[in-house]
Amino acid sequence: MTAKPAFTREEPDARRLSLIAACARVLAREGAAGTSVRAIAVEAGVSPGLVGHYFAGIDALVASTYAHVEARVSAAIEAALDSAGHDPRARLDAFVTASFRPPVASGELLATWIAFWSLVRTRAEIARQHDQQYAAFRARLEALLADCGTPAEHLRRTAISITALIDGLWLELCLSPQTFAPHEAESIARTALDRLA
Amino acid sequence: MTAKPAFTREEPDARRLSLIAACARVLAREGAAGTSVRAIAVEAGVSPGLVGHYFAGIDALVASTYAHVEARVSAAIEAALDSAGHDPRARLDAFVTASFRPPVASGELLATWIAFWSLVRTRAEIARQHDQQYAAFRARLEALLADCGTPAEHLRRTAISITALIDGLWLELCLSPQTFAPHEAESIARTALDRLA
DNA sequence: TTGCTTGTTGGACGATCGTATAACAAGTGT
DNA sequence: ACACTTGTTATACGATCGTCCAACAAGCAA
Repeated sequence: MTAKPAFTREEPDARRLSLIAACARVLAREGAAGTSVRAIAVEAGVSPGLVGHYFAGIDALVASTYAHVEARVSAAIEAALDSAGHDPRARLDAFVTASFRPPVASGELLATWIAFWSLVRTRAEIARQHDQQYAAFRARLEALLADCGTPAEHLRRTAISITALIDGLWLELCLSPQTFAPHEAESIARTALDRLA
Repeated sequence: MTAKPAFTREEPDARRLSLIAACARVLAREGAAGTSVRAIAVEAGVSPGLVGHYFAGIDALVASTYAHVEARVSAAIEAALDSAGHDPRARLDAFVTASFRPPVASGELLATWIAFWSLVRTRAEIARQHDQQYAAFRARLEALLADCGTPAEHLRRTAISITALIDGLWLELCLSPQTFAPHEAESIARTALDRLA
């Protein structure tokens, strides 16, 4: 008779991912204030000590969670670009509208974003991470705009304004889903895009 | 010989304001994670118990701080409108640009905003407060747009997109002041406004 | 001066926090 | 079958959290 194992030993990367996923779920459910090492451990079904074994602290885990979620968002946008064909304007359109459909537009995602933002101003290395990811997003958008014929000297300013528009709409959509519906945000963004690009 | 008073008794409203101001300073300096009842009491120069005497809890204090800061922002914008004269387009311009000048554009303000946002999704009454203040901001903008001749059927959508643009620019400006300068944000917003309104 | 109201203090309380660590066990190589 | 590595557990620790409350004293009225 073989006793059932007290725990299963996971691949480090898999365990890290499951902790990140648990962190995102706790953030979404309890908010930033209720997100502790213990709550995350319970959510992931592991002991509290394991969190410290994989991450330097709660801030590092939140930063990793943000990076992971941001990667998923980028992947979703990239997938939307792929299915948009080769027309530059259609690709730009897909880039924008993807931000207002699942899995990008999601109140649960917002919790991770806000927890991350709350660390930006007091933690230098997290500020660096934010700058990098914002720069990457804008660079991607600038490339799409360039394909649409936006002159080089307007690239930077146009990309900043469209990024701001997306962020602002996405933020309000996730904060308060009843203010306007996802399809309305998408429609508004498309109209604004026509005039800005 | 009169001993110096152990404490001074303040008008309730004045004391409440000083606690709100202390809360905003702690949020700006320590971030949301480091903002506790005790830290706020030390910052305000009072005993910890006094915070509980004026506010039901930390969440209520953060909500009041947000409401107070938002009122200051509205007042600053209103002042900018007053000094813009009577031309409708100039007033709309003033409304937008005021968002990127002191005291509105400020990294310290952002800390209060983020702390408030982090409560929106888990606290029903705070969600209601957010909806009200967002609606008031948009209504103010809709009135200015109407004066500029924006047709009634486009009022809602135009106001939503301009609000999103302002929020997105303001957020990134406060999060990472080195990405673009305030005057650049202002200039970008003005250009975008020309095309959206 | 005396008494009353109440803003304010300061510490106690239990709960929960993040972190550190010794003991345990699962998986792997020998 | 055995030892070894190390992922994992469980617990303990001190610090800090939010809340509560009895005692104090400032200011006002009589």
